[in-house]
Amino acid sequence: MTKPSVRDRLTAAAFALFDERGYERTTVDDITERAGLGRTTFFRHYRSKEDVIFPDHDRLLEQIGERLRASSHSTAPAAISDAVQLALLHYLEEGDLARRRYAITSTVPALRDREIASVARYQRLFREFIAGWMVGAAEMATISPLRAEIMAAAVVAAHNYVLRRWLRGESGDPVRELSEAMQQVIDLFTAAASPSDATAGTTIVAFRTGQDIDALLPALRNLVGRSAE
Amino acid sequence: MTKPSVRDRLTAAAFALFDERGYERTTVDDITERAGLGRTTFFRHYRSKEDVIFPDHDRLLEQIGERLRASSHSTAPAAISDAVQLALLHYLEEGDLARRRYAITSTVPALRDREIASVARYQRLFREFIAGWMVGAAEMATISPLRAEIMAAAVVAAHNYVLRRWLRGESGDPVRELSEAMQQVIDLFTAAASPSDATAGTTIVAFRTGQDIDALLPALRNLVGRSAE
DNA sequence: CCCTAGAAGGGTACTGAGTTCCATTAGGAG
DNA sequence: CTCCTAATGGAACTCAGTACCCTTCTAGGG
Repeated sequence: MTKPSVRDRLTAAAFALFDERGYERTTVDDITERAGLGRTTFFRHYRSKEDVIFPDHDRLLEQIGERLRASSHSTAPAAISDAVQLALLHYLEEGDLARRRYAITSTVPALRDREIASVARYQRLFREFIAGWMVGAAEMATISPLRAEIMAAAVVAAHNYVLRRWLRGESGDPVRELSEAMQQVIDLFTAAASPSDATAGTTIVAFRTGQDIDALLPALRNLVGRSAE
Repeated sequence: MTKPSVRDRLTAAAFALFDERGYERTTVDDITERAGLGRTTFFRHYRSKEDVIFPDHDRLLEQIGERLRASSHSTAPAAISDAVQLALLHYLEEGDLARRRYAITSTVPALRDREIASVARYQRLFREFIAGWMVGAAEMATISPLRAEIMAAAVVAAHNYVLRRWLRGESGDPVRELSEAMQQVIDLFTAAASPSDATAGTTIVAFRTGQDIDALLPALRNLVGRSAE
């Protein structure tokens, strides 16, 4: 059993104290004292007290950026789903730690804000990727900046929805939920881009009738009226 | 000319100093000294140094909440557009002040994060409204939580896009741009909810032909292929 | 084996935000 | 005039974060 690293001793002490007294009632001095380390050491390993809770957020951000940049040659929706899944998996691997963090951030406004801010950074990555994407084989239009903005927002909203469900223990198979959610987002945008496109290809309805158009109208109305969700 | 209120003297001093030396190089003591007031007074009017820059954000948040709650009987998309416009108009009325704030928040990370956090609070309002909305005449399905999440994200993304354009001086008619952007968002979701619905009503294509279906296929393919954006 | 350079931890003192508590003053009601 | 209240001012405190310097341990070259 090797000695745990200084960094790990700090996080362990911090989380233990946060659980005991809450985040705000715990000072950095408390943490370093419990860890048996000096105050200076703390700030050498973490830029701030908040950083103990969000340890390698920066690294994840970079990974996602790389993933997006790397897969820009493949089809764009797949690249997005891929990168989003990378993010989700990161949290899943953290397991219990991610849930403890969630418990803390949920109750401390300052941390909540900080988390939101970092989500915005992910959103920015996606926005830039979407805005700059030269669409693949099927589509060919350049995405308008507004559309890219909206789509990026939708993507991270879907991710966060699934992630939060898992963090609250409401999801048994988050990876599957995420891919479904992402499919929903992609459908939303590809469907709107070319109205005759449906989920997995092209839907064509052809019919032939001898009836007069006026005679058909009631039936058509009925059809349209029932087509929700 | 009546004496400006204490609050206004503080904001004026603060913004002047932020312009001169930047936000981080200005201390609260600097501000109160310039305003000719005591330090305690500052914190009685503003919870924090950041609050000087975001003065009545809370009030706007409440207004939007009320607007949404009030108009929940009318058609939902209209209520959303209405509330979003309320937010935009709030900034437009601030005029130059809003732009100065933008200049400051753009360069100071801490303020940027704070702004993002308050945007998230708007998004939450919209999400709750959308999730709880019993759809009006046309649609009748209850919105899934995920869908509400995504839609709320799209709504505020559209708003922020237009707002930021205006703040940067890139938009001559932001109100118009906003309503167009909102229309785009609403189309996105209503179109996806009922595939045969188009922008402004119902699109029905009826045709009759004596040709064999195989003979039609090339023409149909051609049609679909050209239908981007 | 010694010497040295550099990395890693530790300590002290400072700045500045935000809080607490108490004193002061101004203005209005009685 | 007095009492009450609301608003301002001020002193002292806590704590996060920074700057600077010191100690220790270790690796590697001589």
